[in-house]
Amino acid sequence: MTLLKELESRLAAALTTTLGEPTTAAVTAAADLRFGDYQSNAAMVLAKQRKTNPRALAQEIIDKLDLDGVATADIAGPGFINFRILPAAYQARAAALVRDPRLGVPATGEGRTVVVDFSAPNVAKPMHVGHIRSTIIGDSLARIARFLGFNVIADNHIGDWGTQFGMIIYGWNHFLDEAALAENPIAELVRIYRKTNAIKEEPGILDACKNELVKLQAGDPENLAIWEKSIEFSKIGLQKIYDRLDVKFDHWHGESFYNDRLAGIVDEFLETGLARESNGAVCVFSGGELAKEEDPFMVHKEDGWTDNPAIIRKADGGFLYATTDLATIQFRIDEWKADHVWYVVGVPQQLHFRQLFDAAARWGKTGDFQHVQFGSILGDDRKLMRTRSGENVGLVEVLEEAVERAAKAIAEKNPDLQGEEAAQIAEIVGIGAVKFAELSQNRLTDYVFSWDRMLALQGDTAPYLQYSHVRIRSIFRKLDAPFDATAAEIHLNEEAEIHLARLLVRFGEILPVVLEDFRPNLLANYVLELARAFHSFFEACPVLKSEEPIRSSRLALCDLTSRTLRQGLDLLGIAVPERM
RNA sequence: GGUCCCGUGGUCCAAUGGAUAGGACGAUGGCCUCCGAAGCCGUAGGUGGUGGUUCGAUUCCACCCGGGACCA
Repeated sequence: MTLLKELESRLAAALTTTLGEPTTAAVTAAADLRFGDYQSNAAMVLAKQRKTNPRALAQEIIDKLDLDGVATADIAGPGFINFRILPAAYQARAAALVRDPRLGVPATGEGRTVVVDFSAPNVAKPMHVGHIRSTIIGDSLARIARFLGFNVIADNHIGDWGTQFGMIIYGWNHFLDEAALAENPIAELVRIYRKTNAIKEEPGILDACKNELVKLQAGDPENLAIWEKSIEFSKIGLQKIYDRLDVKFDHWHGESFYNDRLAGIVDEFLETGLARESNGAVCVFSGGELAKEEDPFMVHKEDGWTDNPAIIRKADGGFLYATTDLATIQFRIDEWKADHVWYVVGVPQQLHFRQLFDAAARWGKTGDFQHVQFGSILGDDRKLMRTRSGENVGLVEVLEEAVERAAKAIAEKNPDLQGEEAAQIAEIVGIGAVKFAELSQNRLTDYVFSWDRMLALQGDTAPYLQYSHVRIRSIFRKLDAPFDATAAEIHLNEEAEIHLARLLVRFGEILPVVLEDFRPNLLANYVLELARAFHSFFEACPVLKSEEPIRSSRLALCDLTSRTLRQGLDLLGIAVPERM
């Protein structure tokens, strides 16, 4: 049990005794260390309900509170109950963590399956910076869920059956350079796509592309062969980027995987009355009893039904994203037995997902569906970056530049590092910087793309965290014999030591909260705080030069810090170099 | 027209309805005969506006101003 949960449980016992009925209340980390380590506003909330004096109620609660040597409690301000953890309790907790491979993290997800749907680029198009958020945030959420004990299925729902194939096939037939294709298949695919896209306004071209698309969808063997090849080449290119980012998927079930299920689903929706025709299109309307009445987004007509349906078959017979996504939900729920499905997709898709989840519920596909949305990356004009706008920056380009800047920094700060080793470190540091820049802020925030922002190496960045880890390991390199942290006793005397322990103990409290609202930035903030606490400790408290038993205690704290930091970074998908 | 999101020091970002709003960059002042200065310790500087709910509002509600998105 985490320290926070223990306080909550002791507080609940006191509340229950005081009020004479089962009562629980939340404890949170104190906003300010001046007030203690943890705090609860239970007395203020309950006093309001009961119309009594909050401070008096707080006193009653504290009188009943059995903290058993873990903490002391007092009342402050309008009726806060503040807890101060005793150093002995931190010592005991830290000592237990030193021996705990899970670093105090509870397995809250055990027995549940979650599908994380992220990245999902269109094939035969270059990935640009706009794809970075879904890929990095999704990967981190998958890693965290896995560590919390969920059975995680990472699924890359690639766009491998979109209308872009009309243009790709047209380009393939008219502009393909066989030699270039053999040389660099992805670049050639992108070239023919762009070339076709550039001339699509010319008379007849768009129709020709549409014609190729129709032939493909009708199963024309020649077009199918072209389609298959371009998918194959694209996947190789994508895989290279994922390898570099250390992002792994369990499946790549793209749109085409569900093609043969779409017609049946539309028929089923029509037969069961879940959908009806409107102007030739098959539509799923939301509203009625299943809709939440207070939700104006889904219900805004007087009769209680939306005039804004999800279309699952167009008047011309074509299927849409909504149709494919319904098939995907069916597969994930029925085949994979998913309890949760998290879609890491941008804010602009909000309406689509609300309609989709609504339709799935009507269909009887029950599960916890979450649209984990994120804000947009904007260009200098504060407009959304789009694939076709010329100024857009390629993802590979960003990674290259990041690694280059990291290499420059290494040459400057640590010229002893040379050759292959320096190159490897530059890769780890550069990629880490990009990932951390993304993960350390609230996912809903829009931001204007900036090289300096995304590739910063100073301040609140991955290199700072990586450097912290390197510094800790460097202490252990100086030891003559291997150090066994599990044999050490923990002694906390200096304020810096206590603060470090305070943060180490919180690792297990932070992670479940990250998944409550899908906010990896909370974990990012935590590791930053931990690294700062370590640096302060390290300045104030000599480790190798101190006397036993303090020396062993501090070494054990260093060991625990390095493991916690490394685990935290790993959950953000950020690697740590040996040296830097 | 309908719906959604966002306005926080010069800049970029944090903050389950809680206390004196945190951090980084930039600016500025210190610290390398002492476990690696990609570091540490200081200083200055902030919630778009008007009301409302509340013991308490950056957070919730209404309207306004400004930026963006989706659907039609």
